[in-house]
Amino acid sequence: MAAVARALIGTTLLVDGVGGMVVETEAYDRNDPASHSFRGPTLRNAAMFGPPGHAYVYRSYGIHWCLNLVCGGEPGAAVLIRALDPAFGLDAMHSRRGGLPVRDLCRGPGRLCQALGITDALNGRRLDEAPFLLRPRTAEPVIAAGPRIGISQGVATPWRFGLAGSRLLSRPMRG
DNA sequence: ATGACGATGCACT
DNA sequence: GTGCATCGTCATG
Repeated sequence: MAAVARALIGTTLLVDGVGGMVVETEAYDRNDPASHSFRGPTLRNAAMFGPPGHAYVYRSYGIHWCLNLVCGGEPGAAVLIRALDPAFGLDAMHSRRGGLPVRDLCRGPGRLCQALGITDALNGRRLDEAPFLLRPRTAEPVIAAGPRIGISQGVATPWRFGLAGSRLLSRPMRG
């Protein structure tokens, strides 16, 4: 749901105390050909059809992990977390990802999962319990929207959201 | 049983 | 900008 994806920009996401402010998200739902839930429930996407407020973690390109937050309302809706502003646990992030510039630690869905230590072990887990911690935003951010990244269907749906002007996005915002 | 294809990231030109 | 690693998942036969 796009409203949830927007609402998550500016919130803070931590896993075992490591993380930062969410600066980029994408929305997916069941009526969306780009969504893993489009073809109905399967073993992989089961968490998307489970209760809201849980994590959906999937493997991307056989290599990376990606984190989604499952939404309420119609089943099969979730928000992909695409980038964070690294702020807490920078030592842990660097030990997992190497001595990169801070701005590169969480810029991209696979990168942020590596930096935060997110794997399929967290698939289906509640987001309101350890190791997760979600902290509400303290100010109303200016949000830019545009087409989602890396999909071949549903390209016209502008369900990518980012903190306007941020240099921490996985790619510059367009649209 | 098998093949096509990724909600990506990195190295390289 | 381009090429490609790498393997689970799903659709098809």
